[in-house]
Amino acid sequence: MKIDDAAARLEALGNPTRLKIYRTLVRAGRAGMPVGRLQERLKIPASTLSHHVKALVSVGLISQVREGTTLVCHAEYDTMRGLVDFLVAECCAEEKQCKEAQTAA
Amino acid sequence: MKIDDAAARLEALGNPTRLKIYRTLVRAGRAGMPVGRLQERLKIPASTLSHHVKALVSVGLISQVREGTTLVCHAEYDTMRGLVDFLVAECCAEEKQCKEAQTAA
DNA sequence: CCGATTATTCGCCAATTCTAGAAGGATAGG
DNA sequence: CCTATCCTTCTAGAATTGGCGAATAATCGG
Repeated sequence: MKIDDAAARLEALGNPTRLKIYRTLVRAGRAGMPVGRLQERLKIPASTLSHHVKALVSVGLISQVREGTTLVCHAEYDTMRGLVDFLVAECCAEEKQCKEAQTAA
Repeated sequence: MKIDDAAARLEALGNPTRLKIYRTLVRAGRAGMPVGRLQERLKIPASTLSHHVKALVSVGLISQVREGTTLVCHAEYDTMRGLVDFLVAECCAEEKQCKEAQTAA
């Protein structure tokens, strides 16, 4: 992953509201969750939520699939895995300080 | 790690300049690197650099130790490890999709 | 104490972000 | 076609962020 892509994804997750959205979607698992249900769960105005969801989609951390009138959001696990791998690689470059994490990379 | 702390750290890393600063410090290893050397490496005005370094220090991702007139910066590996652990935990909650990463947590 | 070196803080501006109400587009049922 | 539902886009204002020159602080050698 390029450093600018990593930065963009970190920035997307670096907002408490968006991080909560993402976490909720991860916990929803493969089934995903419609925007409307995210809204009742997180108590966020629709326009604000849509704004944040769009930001997460634009960096590839989540995706959306339409089902009738509802838009179901899914966490994109591969993207997150790539991001974690990037952090682990940065964290452990040259010096082997993050041994536990390194075994994962 | 609390979700707001994680968000603050992700936000700190979510700026290309700051991510480069952090990466440079990680690669400098335990010896760390003075602010001045970061400046020549990254070609950033001193005031801008100091601004970003302060942001990274404030969330605990790096620390500074004075040595005479120079301030040596060090990556705080434990903080990064905690952040990666948080992401892995979020990423793999409920569904076991991030198996490689999970083995690290 | 003085000057040199190193880094931070101040002040300012442009640009972006966050938030959210209001309006608009997409889809389905009747 | 009309209406309801669901979500996005538009619009706008407050707040924050990023960037950087200039001024200020901290430290050391002499």
